[in-house]
Amino acid sequence: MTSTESAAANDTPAHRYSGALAQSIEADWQDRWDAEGTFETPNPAGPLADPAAVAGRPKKFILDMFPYPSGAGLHMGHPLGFTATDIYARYQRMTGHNVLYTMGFDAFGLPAEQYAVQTGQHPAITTDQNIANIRAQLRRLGLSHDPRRSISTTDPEYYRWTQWIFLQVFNSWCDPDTKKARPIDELVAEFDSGVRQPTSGSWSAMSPAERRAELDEWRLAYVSDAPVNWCPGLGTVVANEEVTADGRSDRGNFPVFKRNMRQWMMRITAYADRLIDDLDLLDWTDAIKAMQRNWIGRSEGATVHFGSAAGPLTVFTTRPDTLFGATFMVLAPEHPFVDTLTTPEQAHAVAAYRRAAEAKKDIDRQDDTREKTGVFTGSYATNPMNGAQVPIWIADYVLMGYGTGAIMAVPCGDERDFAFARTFGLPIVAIQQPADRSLDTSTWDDAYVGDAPYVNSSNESLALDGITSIAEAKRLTIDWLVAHGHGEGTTTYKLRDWLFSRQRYWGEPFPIVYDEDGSPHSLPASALPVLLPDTDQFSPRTFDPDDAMSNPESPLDRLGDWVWIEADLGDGPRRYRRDTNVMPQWAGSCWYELRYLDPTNDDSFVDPENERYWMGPQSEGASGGVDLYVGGVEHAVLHLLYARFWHKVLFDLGHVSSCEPFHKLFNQGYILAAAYQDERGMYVDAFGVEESNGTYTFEGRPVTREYGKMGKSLKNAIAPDEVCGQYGADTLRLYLMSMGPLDASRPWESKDVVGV
RNA sequence: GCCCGAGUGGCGGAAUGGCAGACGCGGGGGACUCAAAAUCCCUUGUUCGCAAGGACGUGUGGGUUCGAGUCCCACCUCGGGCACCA
Repeated sequence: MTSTESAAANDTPAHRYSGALAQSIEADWQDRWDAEGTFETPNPAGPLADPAAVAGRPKKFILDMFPYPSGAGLHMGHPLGFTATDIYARYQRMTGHNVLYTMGFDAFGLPAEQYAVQTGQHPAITTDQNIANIRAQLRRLGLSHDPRRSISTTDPEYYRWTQWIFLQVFNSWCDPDTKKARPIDELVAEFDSGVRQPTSGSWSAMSPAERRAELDEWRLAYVSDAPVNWCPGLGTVVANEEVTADGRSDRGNFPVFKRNMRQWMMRITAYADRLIDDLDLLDWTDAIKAMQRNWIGRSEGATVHFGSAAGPLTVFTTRPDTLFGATFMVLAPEHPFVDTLTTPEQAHAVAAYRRAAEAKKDIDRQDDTREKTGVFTGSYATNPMNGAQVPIWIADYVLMGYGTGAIMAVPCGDERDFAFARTFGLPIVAIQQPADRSLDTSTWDDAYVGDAPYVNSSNESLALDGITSIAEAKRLTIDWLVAHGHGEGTTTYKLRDWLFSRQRYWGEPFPIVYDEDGSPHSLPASALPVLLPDTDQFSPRTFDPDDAMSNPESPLDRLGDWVWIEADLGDGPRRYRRDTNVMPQWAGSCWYELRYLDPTNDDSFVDPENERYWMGPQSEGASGGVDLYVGGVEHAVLHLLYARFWHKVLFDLGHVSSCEPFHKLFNQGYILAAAYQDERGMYVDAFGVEESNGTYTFEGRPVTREYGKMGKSLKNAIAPDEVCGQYGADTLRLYLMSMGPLDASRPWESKDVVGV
């Protein structure tokens, strides 16, 4: 009996309701799709090449954010995006396009490792099982993926190239003149020829070790002893992007402490301007672009040097035009000048305040509701504009990590400075004449922020008085500062360099070894992949989550046989110590779209011809990149920022022809889903209505609570002029129904349905 | 507080400044059937009217225009992001 006949025999109303007939028909077709390679996509070059099939067909590269292979399988957010891309991909094929559409797995990371620790099973085993399970689920959904192009970030043949790209980054520097990455050898050549000078000292007089240290200062990937986010509860350091606003870890919700530690960093700040400016080339929503701009946080202003007993005290301000109104200075409690500036009379109070600020660091610092605290150091600074002696205070509303860690306070024009001045009785001098206020600031209720003619703002060589334009006053002030050597125009960013090492097991090892001096050396590309060593001790060292003074300890540290190696890196065989950190989960997802293009290439991470074909700019000045990228908005400042950064480095070094990885981005939003139960089992639907009393109903029945919301129709957002069938809730509803009854024993949690 | 975005039938949602509500869901009526399901046909913004036909309609109030869902100003509501960033 064929499966169609058996399906017909089972064609009872109950079977139809449960979808058994539909599933058996689907299974026949899915077998045939596999057997005939229906969805296999030809490349112009390499092992998957079929130039005749490529010729004359415009290309479309359609991409989903690839899933983490969770043990629970796909969650219901996944089919929302996958369905949309599948429909779009099928439509594009039917209209003559050569469509690249496949699916991979972002499989390194903490959940697999934590599960392994609990069960004693190696994460590679559970990861493989989970991937097999999800592949079966994807197949059952009938998605038209090219199965030959599927990858997993944990496959050594994949992470070999992740390590290779790391080496490209490590062996590069960002030319400050062009803001582009160049090979480190070219920096050496510039030092040799004297075209460029080292940051300190003379290149020709440097020892080999000094030269190595100098070069490390320039690299795009570098080891730094700087304040990082140490999370004892996770046993690892984490990136800024992975710390929540209340100072806890994004994953696990453990306390995070700022500690100076020696860690790998990526110089993403060197790309800050391009990461902002190139957003203009992208077809992304304003919301996501705004999030990236805000995260990068570019502020244009000036640095100004005030005279102080500890030397020039430099501040950053976006309002240099208000310098005449600076009536006091405020330093972050951690500022290095504090010790020198504190007078004996104030020493006790300053020390107490610094201790208190240190103690309340993360969470508490958020909690106190903008009540201004601070302490006078006893010292004064000299305002370069008018020679005024202004008191220097310390306060925790000034952050060491932004600007210079010191501010000039202009209470007449800044709310925070105004509040601080009022709290501590510091002078407030008006430097603008608002139309509706007196110049007597004791009558003011708040700071005045806006255009108004300047007053009290002139000295013997600069006259701002009477000017009404803030922009003009800024320009005149900066010109004056430069002319008199008191400062210059400056741009600062909130973005910090990307902390790139983790003290975990389940990640990509670094292709780096250290010599006896502790200097890092890159391994040659021929040594790749650096395989993650096998062990049964993949559990990280666990700490008391509140023990800020504990020290991270990578599981790889314990593997002595692996850690120490003999190698000849150009100056004879020597003994080296391997780097025992692993890369963060984001590493593998920074370039996976490129590997889909050429998944079996052993000679390079992607053949240039294939990259040009699928990703290359379609017109002069265009960014190039993936034609449609669908995924969750929660990656707006994590994956999407990191991937753009790596892609730009690869672009600068000539490895890719596209300057951006993802040309069009669509965030599918969340599913408004309702799970409900009746005599036939538990079902889920893509509708749900919130009643005014806060309960949820579906078709008049109460349902389990909530589950996000669904944005505008996918149809409209994806391709208003290329509609094939209906997208959105109705289609989604059919797909979700086709998945059959849910496991009623596993209640839906909001995280199951929020985000993809 | 600051920065984005969105408000159109019962629902999802269409509309280069030019017949608002395409397409679909849901609803109503009919065909087929012993009856249902599926399928097909008609109908479906509100309102007045027996009808022909008319009036009113895109969050609110103004404005520009021969003409505004669309452009401008002010406001209201909802959603999202950031939050002592100098």
